[in-house]
Amino acid sequence: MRIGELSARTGASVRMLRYYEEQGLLTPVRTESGYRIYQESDVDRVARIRCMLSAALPSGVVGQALRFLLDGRAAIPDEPADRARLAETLQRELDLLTEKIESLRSSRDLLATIVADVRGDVVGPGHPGDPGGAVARRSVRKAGPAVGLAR
Amino acid sequence: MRIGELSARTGASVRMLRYYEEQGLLTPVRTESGYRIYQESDVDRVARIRCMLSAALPSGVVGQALRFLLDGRAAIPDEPADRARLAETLQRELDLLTEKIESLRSSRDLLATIVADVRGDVVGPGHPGDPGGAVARRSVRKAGPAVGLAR
DNA sequence: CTTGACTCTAACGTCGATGTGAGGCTTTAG
DNA sequence: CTAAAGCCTCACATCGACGTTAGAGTCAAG
Repeated sequence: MRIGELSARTGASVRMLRYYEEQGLLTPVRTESGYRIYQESDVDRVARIRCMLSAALPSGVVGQALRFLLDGRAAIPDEPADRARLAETLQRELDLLTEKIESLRSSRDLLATIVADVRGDVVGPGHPGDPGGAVARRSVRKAGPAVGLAR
Repeated sequence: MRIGELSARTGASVRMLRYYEEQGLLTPVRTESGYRIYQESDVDRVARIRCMLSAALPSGVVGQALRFLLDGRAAIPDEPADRARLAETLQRELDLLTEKIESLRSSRDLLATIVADVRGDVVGPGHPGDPGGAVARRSVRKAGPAVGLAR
Protein backbone atom coordinates (compact mmCIF):
# COMPACT_ATOMS: atom_id res chain seq x y z
CA MET A 1 0.00 0.00 0.00
CA ARG A 2 1.07 3.59 -0.42
CA ILE A 3 1.58 6.17 2.26
CA GLY A 4 -1.90 7.62 2.17
CA GLU A 5 -3.54 4.32 2.88
CA LEU A 6 -1.14 3.46 5.65
CA SER A 7 -1.82 6.84 7.16
CA ALA A 8 -5.56 6.27 7.02
CA ARG A 9 -5.25 2.82 8.48
CA THR A 10 -2.97 3.75 11.34
CA GLY A 11 -4.11 7.23 12.16
CA ALA A 12 -0.56 8.47 11.84
CA SER A 13 -0.15 11.48 9.62
CA VAL A 14 1.74 11.18 6.36
CA ARG A 15 4.36 13.43 7.83
CA MET A 16 4.85 11.13 10.78
CA LEU A 17 5.28 8.10 8.56
CA ARG A 18 7.96 9.85 6.57
CA TYR A 19 9.59 10.94 9.81
CA TYR A 20 9.65 7.40 11.14
CA GLU A 21 11.37 6.32 7.98
CA GLU A 22 13.89 9.10 8.38
CA GLN A 23 14.61 7.70 11.84
CA GLY A 24 15.07 4.22 10.47
CA LEU A 25 11.93 2.87 12.10
CA LEU A 26 10.22 2.09 8.82
CA THR A 27 11.86 1.02 5.58
CA PRO A 28 9.32 0.95 2.79
CA VAL A 29 10.44 -0.03 -0.68
CA ARG A 30 10.09 2.45 -3.49
CA THR A 31 8.40 2.27 -6.82
CA GLU A 32 10.23 3.27 -9.97
CA SER A 33 8.85 6.76 -9.53
CA GLY A 34 9.81 7.04 -5.90
CA TYR A 35 6.53 6.28 -4.20
CA ARG A 36 6.82 4.50 -0.86
CA ILE A 37 5.26 1.06 -0.75
CA TYR A 38 4.43 -0.43 2.61
CA GLN A 39 3.67 -3.96 3.71
CA GLU A 40 0.63 -5.10 5.58
CA SER A 41 2.84 -5.75 8.55
CA ASP A 42 3.72 -2.09 8.66
CA VAL A 43 0.29 -1.35 10.05
CA ASP A 44 1.22 -3.22 13.20
CA ARG A 45 4.64 -1.79 13.12
CA VAL A 46 3.38 1.75 13.14
CA ALA A 47 1.13 0.92 16.04
CA ARG A 48 4.15 -0.29 17.98
CA ILE A 49 6.22 2.70 17.08
CA ARG A 50 3.55 5.04 18.26
CA CYS A 51 3.08 3.06 21.41
CA MET A 52 6.74 3.06 22.28
CA LEU A 53 7.28 6.68 21.39
CA SER A 54 4.32 7.60 23.52
CA ALA A 55 6.08 5.82 26.34
CA ALA A 56 8.90 8.31 25.89
CA LEU A 57 11.36 5.57 25.17
CA PRO A 58 14.58 6.85 23.62
CA SER A 59 14.35 6.49 19.88
CA GLY A 60 17.50 4.42 19.90
CA VAL A 61 15.77 1.82 21.99
CA VAL A 62 12.69 2.02 19.85
CA GLY A 63 14.84 1.53 16.80
CA GLN A 64 16.56 -1.50 18.25
CA ALA A 65 13.27 -3.00 19.35
CA LEU A 66 11.76 -2.41 15.96
CA ARG A 67 14.71 -3.83 14.10
CA PHE A 68 14.40 -6.84 16.28
CA LEU A 69 10.74 -7.18 15.46
CA LEU A 70 11.32 -6.82 11.78
CA ASP A 71 14.50 -8.74 11.26
CA GLY A 72 14.02 -11.09 14.14
CA ARG A 73 17.24 -12.22 15.66
CA ALA A 74 19.22 -10.91 12.77
CA ALA A 75 19.39 -7.59 14.51
CA ILE A 76 21.26 -9.00 17.47
CA PRO A 77 24.98 -8.43 17.17
CA ASP A 78 27.33 -11.39 16.90
CA GLU A 79 30.04 -10.14 19.17
CA PRO A 80 29.37 -11.26 22.74
CA ALA A 81 30.71 -7.96 24.00
CA ASP A 82 28.31 -6.05 21.79
CA ARG A 83 25.49 -8.21 22.97
CA ALA A 84 26.37 -7.69 26.57
CA ARG A 85 26.36 -3.94 26.12
CA LEU A 86 23.12 -4.05 24.24
CA ALA A 87 21.53 -6.23 26.88
CA GLU A 88 22.66 -3.87 29.55
CA THR A 89 21.32 -0.83 27.78
CA LEU A 90 17.98 -2.45 27.19
CA GLN A 91 17.86 -3.73 30.72
CA ARG A 92 18.33 -0.23 32.04
CA GLU A 93 15.46 1.01 29.93
CA LEU A 94 13.42 -1.91 31.05
CA ASP A 95 14.05 -1.14 34.69
CA LEU A 96 13.25 2.51 34.20
CA LEU A 97 10.06 1.64 32.43
CA THR A 98 9.04 -0.78 35.14
CA GLU A 99 9.69 1.81 37.77
CA LYS A 100 7.75 4.39 35.85
CA ILE A 101 4.82 2.04 35.49
CA GLU A 102 4.74 1.30 39.19
CA SER A 103 4.79 4.95 40.02
CA LEU A 104 2.01 5.70 37.58
CA ARG A 105 -0.02 2.85 38.97
CA SER A 106 0.29 4.32 42.40
CA SER A 107 -0.90 7.67 41.11
CA ARG A 108 -3.75 6.05 39.32
CA ASP A 109 -4.85 4.08 42.34
CA LEU A 110 -4.84 7.19 44.43
CA LEU A 111 -6.84 9.02 41.83
CA ALA A 112 -9.27 6.14 41.77
CA THR A 113 -9.92 6.41 45.48
CA ILE A 114 -10.55 10.09 45.08
CA VAL A 115 -12.98 9.54 42.25
CA ALA A 116 -14.77 6.92 44.26
CA ASP A 117 -14.96 9.29 47.13
CA VAL A 118 -16.38 12.11 45.09
CA ARG A 119 -18.96 9.75 43.67
CA GLY A 120 -19.69 8.41 47.11
CA ASP A 121 -20.43 11.86 48.39
CA VAL A 122 -22.64 12.69 45.49
CA VAL A 123 -25.13 9.98 46.32
CA GLY A 124 -25.33 10.74 50.00
CA PRO A 125 -27.90 13.02 51.64
CA GLY A 126 -26.52 16.30 50.58
CA HIS A 127 -25.41 18.52 53.40
CA PRO A 128 -25.51 22.05 52.02
CA GLY A 129 -24.03 23.64 55.07
CA ASP A 130 -20.98 21.49 54.91
CA PRO A 131 -18.01 23.78 54.56
CA GLY A 132 -15.36 23.20 52.00
CA GLY A 133 -13.30 21.22 54.41
CA ALA A 134 -15.09 17.99 53.77
CA VAL A 135 -11.73 16.40 54.17
CA ALA A 136 -12.12 15.55 57.79
CA ARG A 137 -14.60 12.72 57.45
CA ARG A 138 -14.33 10.14 54.71
CA SER A 139 -11.97 7.34 54.52
CA VAL A 140 -9.21 8.44 52.28
CA ARG A 141 -6.19 6.97 53.84
CA LYS A 142 -2.99 8.75 53.42
CA ALA A 143 -1.66 7.59 50.13
CA GLY A 144 1.68 5.92 50.16
CA PRO A 145 4.44 8.46 50.51
CA ALA A 146 7.40 8.67 48.24
CA VAL A 147 6.95 7.27 44.81
CA GLY A 148 9.81 6.34 42.60
CA LEU A 149 11.63 9.28 41.19
CA ALA A 150 11.93 9.59 37.51
CA ARG A 151 15.19 10.66 36.06
CA MET B 1 12.59 25.69 51.77
CA ARG B 2 13.83 27.75 48.86
CA ILE B 3 14.22 26.65 45.28
CA GLY B 4 17.82 25.57 45.53
CA GLU B 5 17.16 23.12 48.28
CA LEU B 6 14.12 21.69 46.56
CA SER B 7 16.20 21.29 43.45
CA ALA B 8 18.90 19.45 45.36
CA ARG B 9 16.42 17.24 47.11
CA THR B 10 14.46 16.30 44.02
CA GLY B 11 17.10 16.27 41.36
CA ALA B 12 15.01 18.60 39.26
CA SER B 13 16.85 21.64 37.97
CA VAL B 14 15.92 25.07 39.21
CA ARG B 15 14.73 25.83 35.74
CA MET B 16 12.38 22.86 35.80
CA LEU B 17 10.88 23.90 39.11
CA ARG B 18 10.17 27.36 37.80
CA TYR B 19 8.73 25.85 34.67
CA TYR B 20 6.40 23.60 36.65
CA GLU B 21 5.16 26.62 38.51
CA GLU B 22 4.59 28.42 35.22
CA GLN B 23 2.44 25.46 34.19
CA GLY B 24 0.47 25.61 37.40
CA LEU B 25 1.87 22.36 38.74
CA LEU B 26 3.55 23.97 41.72
CA THR B 27 2.39 27.03 43.63
CA PRO B 28 5.04 28.11 46.11
CA VAL B 29 4.40 31.13 48.28
CA ARG B 30 6.69 34.12 47.99
CA THR B 31 8.74 36.00 50.50
CA GLU B 32 8.60 39.76 50.69
CA SER B 33 11.51 39.93 48.31
CA GLY B 34 10.05 37.49 45.83
CA TYR B 35 11.85 34.29 46.75
CA ARG B 36 9.84 31.11 46.25
CA ILE B 37 9.17 29.12 49.40
CA TYR B 38 8.21 25.47 49.07
CA GLN B 39 6.60 23.02 51.46
CA GLU B 40 7.98 19.68 52.47
CA SER B 41 5.16 18.05 50.55
CA ASP B 42 6.46 19.63 47.38
CA VAL B 43 9.29 17.13 47.37
CA ASP B 44 6.80 14.34 46.76
CA ARG B 45 4.86 16.52 44.44
CA VAL B 46 7.85 17.13 42.21
CA ALA B 47 8.54 13.42 42.13
CA ARG B 48 5.05 12.79 40.84
CA ILE B 49 5.24 15.56 38.30
CA ARG B 50 8.48 14.25 36.92
CA CYS B 51 7.14 10.76 36.75
CA MET B 52 4.00 11.74 34.94
CA LEU B 53 5.77 14.04 32.54
CA SER B 54 8.38 11.41 31.81
CA ALA B 55 5.54 9.15 30.79
CA ALA B 56 4.63 11.76 28.20
CA LEU B 57 1.33 12.57 29.78
CA PRO B 58 -0.10 15.86 28.54
CA SER B 59 0.57 18.55 31.11
CA GLY B 60 -3.12 19.29 31.25
CA VAL B 61 -3.75 15.80 32.49
CA VAL B 62 -0.84 16.04 34.86
CA GLY B 63 -2.16 19.29 36.22
CA GLN B 64 -5.66 17.99 36.84
CA ALA B 65 -4.44 14.80 38.35
CA LEU B 66 -1.90 16.55 40.51
CA ARG B 67 -4.35 19.02 41.91
CA PHE B 68 -6.36 16.17 43.32
CA LEU B 69 -3.57 13.81 44.10
CA LEU B 70 -1.72 16.26 46.23
CA ASP B 71 -4.19 18.82 47.42
CA GLY B 72 -6.27 15.89 48.35
CA ARG B 73 -9.93 16.38 48.75
CA ALA B 74 -9.76 19.99 49.72
CA ALA B 75 -11.02 21.01 46.33
CA ILE B 76 -14.10 18.85 46.33
CA PRO B 77 -17.13 21.06 45.82
CA ASP B 78 -20.27 20.93 47.93
CA GLU B 79 -22.83 21.16 45.19
CA PRO B 80 -23.88 17.71 44.02
CA ALA B 81 -23.96 18.94 40.45
CA ASP B 82 -20.43 20.25 40.72
CA ARG B 83 -19.33 17.01 42.21
CA ALA B 84 -20.90 15.02 39.46
CA ARG B 85 -19.06 17.06 36.87
CA LEU B 86 -15.87 16.76 38.81
CA ALA B 87 -16.27 13.03 39.12
CA GLU B 88 -16.72 12.79 35.41
CA THR B 89 -13.66 14.87 34.69
CA LEU B 90 -11.57 12.84 37.06
CA GLN B 91 -12.90 9.66 35.61
CA ARG B 92 -11.67 10.74 32.22
CA GLU B 93 -8.25 11.49 33.65
CA LEU B 94 -8.33 8.13 35.30
CA ASP B 95 -9.18 6.39 32.07
CA LEU B 96 -6.42 8.21 30.26
CA LEU B 97 -3.97 7.20 32.92
CA THR B 98 -5.08 3.59 32.81
CA GLU B 99 -4.79 3.55 29.06
CA LYS B 100 -1.35 5.05 29.30
CA ILE B 101 -0.25 2.47 31.80
CA GLU B 102 -1.46 -0.34 29.59
CA SER B 103 0.45 1.10 26.68
CA LEU B 104 3.58 1.33 28.79
CA ARG B 105 3.15 -2.21 29.99
CA SER B 106 2.89 -3.45 26.47
CA SER B 107 6.08 -1.66 25.55
CA ARG B 108 7.79 -3.02 28.59
CA ASP B 109 6.77 -6.58 27.85
CA LEU B 110 8.08 -6.28 24.35
CA LEU B 111 11.31 -4.89 25.64
CA ALA B 112 11.53 -7.72 28.14
CA THR B 113 11.30 -10.41 25.50
CA ILE B 114 14.04 -8.75 23.54
CA VAL B 115 16.30 -8.43 26.54
CA ALA B 116 15.70 -12.05 27.40
CA ASP B 117 16.62 -13.08 23.93
CA VAL B 118 19.79 -11.06 23.81
CA ARG B 119 20.83 -12.36 27.18
CA GLY B 120 19.94 -15.88 26.24
CA ASP B 121 22.66 -15.83 23.64
CA VAL B 122 25.12 -13.94 25.73
CA VAL B 123 24.98 -16.47 28.49
CA GLY B 124 27.47 -19.10 27.62
CA PRO B 125 28.24 -22.29 29.54
CA GLY B 126 29.38 -20.55 32.63
CA HIS B 127 30.07 -16.97 31.89
CA PRO B 128 31.79 -15.17 34.77
CA GLY B 129 30.34 -11.95 35.96
CA ASP B 130 27.02 -12.64 34.37
CA PRO B 131 24.15 -12.71 36.80
CA GLY B 132 21.84 -15.61 36.37
CA GLY B 133 20.32 -15.32 32.98
CA ALA B 134 18.39 -18.52 33.18
CA VAL B 135 16.34 -17.65 30.17
CA ALA B 136 15.35 -20.38 27.84
CA ARG B 137 17.16 -19.68 24.67
CA ARG B 138 15.31 -18.71 21.60
CA SER B 139 11.71 -18.74 22.49
CA VAL B 140 10.70 -15.43 21.16
CA ARG B 141 7.69 -15.81 19.07
CA LYS B 142 5.74 -13.10 17.49
CA ALA B 143 4.66 -11.03 20.43
CA GLY B 144 1.00 -10.17 20.53
CA PRO B 145 -0.21 -8.24 17.51
CA ALA B 146 -1.68 -4.83 17.59
CA VAL B 147 -1.17 -3.03 20.82
CA GLY B 148 -3.25 -0.13 21.92
CA LEU B 149 -2.65 2.93 19.90
CA ALA B 150 -1.66 6.02 21.72
CA ARG B 151 -3.60 9.12 21.02
C1' DC C 1 30.40 47.59 53.97
C1' DT C 2 31.79 44.17 50.77
C1' DT C 3 31.87 39.78 48.86
C1' DG C 4 29.94 35.71 47.15
C1' DA C 5 26.31 32.48 47.01
C1' DC C 6 21.59 32.41 46.00
C1' DT C 7 17.54 34.14 43.77
C1' DC C 8 14.72 36.87 40.51
C1' DT C 9 12.82 37.94 35.68
C1' DA C 10 13.32 37.96 30.82
C1' DA C 11 14.65 36.18 26.76
C1' DC C 12 16.90 33.43 23.48
C1' DG C 13 18.64 28.53 22.16
C1' DT C 14 17.94 23.49 21.60
C1' DC C 15 16.03 19.07 20.56
C1' DG C 16 12.60 15.75 19.29
C1' DA C 17 8.21 15.17 17.15
C1' DT C 18 5.16 17.11 14.09
C1' DG C 19 2.60 20.70 11.14
C1' DT C 20 2.64 23.35 6.97
C1' DG C 21 3.50 25.11 2.70
C1' DA C 22 6.11 25.51 -1.99
C1' DG C 23 7.16 23.62 -6.26
C1' DG C 24 7.09 19.71 -9.06
C1' DC C 25 6.35 14.87 -10.63
C1' DT C 26 2.81 10.59 -11.07
C1' DT C 27 -1.29 8.20 -11.12
C1' DT C 28 -6.20 7.87 -11.74
C1' DA C 29 -10.85 9.08 -13.17
C1' DG C 30 -13.59 10.96 -16.70
C1' DC D 1 -5.87 14.16 -23.11
C1' DT D 2 -6.73 16.68 -18.92
C1' DA D 3 -7.82 17.76 -14.41
C1' DA D 4 -7.91 16.20 -9.81
C1' DA D 5 -5.79 13.69 -6.40
C1' DG D 6 -1.83 11.63 -4.47
C1' DC D 7 3.00 11.62 -3.78
C1' DC D 8 7.80 13.49 -3.80
C1' DT D 9 11.53 16.47 -1.63
C1' DC D 10 13.05 20.33 0.65
C1' DA D 11 12.63 23.57 4.22
C1' DC D 12 10.80 26.57 7.49
C1' DA D 13 7.37 26.87 11.55
C1' DT D 14 5.51 25.18 15.95
C1' DC D 15 5.23 23.17 20.52
C1' DG D 16 6.64 21.15 24.86
C1' DA D 17 10.22 20.72 28.03
C1' DC D 18 13.83 22.11 29.10
C1' DG D 19 19.19 24.64 29.04
C1' DT D 20 21.72 28.88 29.15
C1' DT D 21 22.89 33.52 29.57
C1' DA D 22 22.31 38.31 30.96
C1' DG D 23 21.39 41.81 34.19
C1' DA D 24 19.86 42.88 38.74
C1' DG D 25 18.20 42.21 43.58
C1' DT D 26 18.79 39.60 48.31
C1' DC D 27 21.07 37.69 52.12
C1' DA D 28 24.39 35.68 55.39
C1' DA D 29 29.21 35.89 56.63
C1' DG D 30 33.56 38.13 57.17
